[in-house]
Amino acid sequence: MSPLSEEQFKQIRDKRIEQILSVGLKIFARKGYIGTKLSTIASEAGISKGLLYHYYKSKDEFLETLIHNAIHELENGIKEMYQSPGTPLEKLRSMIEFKEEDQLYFLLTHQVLLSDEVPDKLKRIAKEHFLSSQLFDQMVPLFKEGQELGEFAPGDPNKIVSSFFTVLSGLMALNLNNDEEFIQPDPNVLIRMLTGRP
Amino acid sequence: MSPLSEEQFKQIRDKRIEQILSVGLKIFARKGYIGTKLSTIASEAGISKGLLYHYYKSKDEFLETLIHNAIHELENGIKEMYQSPGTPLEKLRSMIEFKEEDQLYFLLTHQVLLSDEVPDKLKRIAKEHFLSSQLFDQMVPLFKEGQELGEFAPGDPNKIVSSFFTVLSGLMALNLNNDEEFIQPDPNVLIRMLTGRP
Amino acid sequence: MSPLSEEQFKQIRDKRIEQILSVGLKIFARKGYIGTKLSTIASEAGISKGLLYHYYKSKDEFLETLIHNAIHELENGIKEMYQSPGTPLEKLRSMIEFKEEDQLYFLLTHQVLLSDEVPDKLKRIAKEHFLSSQLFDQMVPLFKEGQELGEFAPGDPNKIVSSFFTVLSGLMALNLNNDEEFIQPDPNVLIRMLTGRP
Amino acid sequence: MSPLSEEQFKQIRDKRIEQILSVGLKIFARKGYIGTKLSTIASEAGISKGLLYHYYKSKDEFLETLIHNAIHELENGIKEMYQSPGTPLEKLRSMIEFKEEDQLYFLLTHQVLLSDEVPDKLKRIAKEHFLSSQLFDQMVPLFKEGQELGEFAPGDPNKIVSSFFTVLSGLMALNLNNDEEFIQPDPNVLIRMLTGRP
DNA sequence: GATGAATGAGATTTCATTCAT
DNA sequence: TATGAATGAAATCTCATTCAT
Repeated sequence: MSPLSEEQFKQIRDKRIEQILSVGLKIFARKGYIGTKLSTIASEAGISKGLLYHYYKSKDEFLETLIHNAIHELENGIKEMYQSPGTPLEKLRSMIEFKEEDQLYFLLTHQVLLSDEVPDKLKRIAKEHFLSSQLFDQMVPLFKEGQELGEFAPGDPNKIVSSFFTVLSGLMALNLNNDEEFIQPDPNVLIRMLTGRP
Repeated sequence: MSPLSEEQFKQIRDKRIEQILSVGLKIFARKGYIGTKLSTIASEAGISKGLLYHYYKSKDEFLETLIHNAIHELENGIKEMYQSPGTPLEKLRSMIEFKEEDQLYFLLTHQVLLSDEVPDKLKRIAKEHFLSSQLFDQMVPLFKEGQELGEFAPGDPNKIVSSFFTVLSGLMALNLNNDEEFIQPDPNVLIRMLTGRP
Repeated sequence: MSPLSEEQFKQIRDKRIEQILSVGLKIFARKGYIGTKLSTIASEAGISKGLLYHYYKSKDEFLETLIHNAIHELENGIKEMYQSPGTPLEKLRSMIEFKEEDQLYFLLTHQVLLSDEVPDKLKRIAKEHFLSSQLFDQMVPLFKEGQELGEFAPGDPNKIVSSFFTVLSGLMALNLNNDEEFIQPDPNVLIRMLTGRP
Repeated sequence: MSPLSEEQFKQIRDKRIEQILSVGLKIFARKGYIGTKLSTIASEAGISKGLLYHYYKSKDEFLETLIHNAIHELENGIKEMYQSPGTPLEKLRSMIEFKEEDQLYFLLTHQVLLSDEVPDKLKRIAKEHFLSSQLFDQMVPLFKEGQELGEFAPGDPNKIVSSFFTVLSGLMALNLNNDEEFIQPDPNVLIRMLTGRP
């Protein structure tokens, strides 16, 4: 019966924000920047538009937060991958089996970095985050190690990482779009692309 | 003095339509359905919005025409590829080196089929065109042949075609987005994916 | 084989103008001022928009011509009615059996005079034509005569003419709209209204 | 400080909607479907276009609501008329003296059902509402009763109701259009039409 | 914090009108 | 005279954002 403590308020608030961001991620990743309406996010999250604007000054600021989180989570994902036991190939396999939220983060990042419909300002911010996160560069040693072990095919590791990201993004996009009329591609193609083995 | 003949009108019209469609293709393929403003197309094509509506009843009808053309052109592209000399692998290489317009057609088709921001009606139409075009099915024999010749890695040919399209689309999207800060992926990964050879 | 003479040109021209006006009348009377597109008139008349604008400077000028003709034709109709044999009641009956074109003229006039969607300028012009035509005033003596003969019910003849026009217009509008689901009203109600007899 | 309660929001909304519908009714009834600009409604109601679209998805949906209300109100009007004391003739007289809002509802209904400028979809909806409302059929018994009492002239009651509606609509339209230069018709003509008496 | 009413800028669409040939 | 290409103003509609309570 006693009023909620400050701490409890904070918890409620944090939980709600987490909920909003989760819904936002799902929608932005699927529908793209312009296709996403804040009103949709609000109603899917079960709150009012007003409250959304109470937490975030604008659509762009909201997306910026998502981008920030996305890159942060992907960094963590890569760290975990590194720390997991196994050969480089086994480590990479685990990325393909990302849980859904991480797939969405990955898609969001890829989309913001590449899609022409995102405002330049956000693309620039995303690029800075991305570059400073060294998300890309951190992958390179893994590939080198794999090449040294003979697990991976030879070639410029930078280009291979770039290709890996591109293909991974394509696969994840198709994964979301679960249309029965289209045949789902085989994730093993990605592995084959890396290993150069049937 | 004398009025324009029907033939002359047709020429003017055909030229304009070609011009508008070419601009539209470029913009739709890059910016997606919602990201594409008809005013942008009009001004890029150096005409008024009104004229666009003189030729096409709506944004959707315009995109429908583009989709139709896209699938038609891609069908032709595949036919040409089949008729070109060389092994299946050599034939497929030529698809990777599509000229820019064909790349745009490819991207447009992939995007319309898969992106959530395209109106359902158009997606349905695109799907029908795509399925009836047998764009997909026509590729399968080529892969089978390649597998028999030992050029390609084994595996369900349907899944391989699907993967091939996905990856090709990803590569083409990156190709357009010629951002110097990002390393361009290596088109050979696609070949490696197919052949299972380094 | 010899070129058409000036006279023949004039005939072609006149015939075409008559055709255009006839189509325009039909459409304006049915669809109203804003509902009528010049492009519709042109295509229904089998000519180009350009030619329509060659004959008439604007939509309003075109309608003005129609109004002018309408009132002229209605004047003639009333004259004919006067000159036809029979009692005042029998004369009025003939108005109810107007041929279709006259019904359209009647509707057009009524609509332009009363509908709010017609530009003020045109309404003013129509009103002037209408008042100077004495279309209204010419009817009054007929009603007076009918009242004297005991054929018509008593009452202010001006108000009766006004009612007569209103009801006639309503009947004609329903006449055009030949919708099977609605019961067509009985033209005899109009007569009964005038005569005060069952 | 404290947020508005659901109840308060409902009040604001209801008030606004009532206001918008009232303005809309006035304008649609006078100017017809195409003649009515949403910007006019908005500015007459003292609100922004945006707010109109906040409450109604489209011009058509807005008109649909009006039609729905119109038929509902007219049904009530007819019920009241039935329950009012007096002979059938006296009851009908009360319809002629409808208050302004009901006149507008009557005109709106008549117009939507008959005018060619209203989109077919809306006409169909209006027709369904109208037929299922039995607005028409409910009048018939009254006329029969009047005929039995000798108050009304003989004739097919269906056709008489139809005529009654037509003439009533014409009278109401003229009533709105309060143009001093035109003589207003006499509502008694309508009564005379029914009774067949001077 | 929380709501949804309200706005306004900008996108899509329509159509009377002009114009080159 | 005759065409339909082309324009631009104005209408419908969408949605990010603000605001009173």
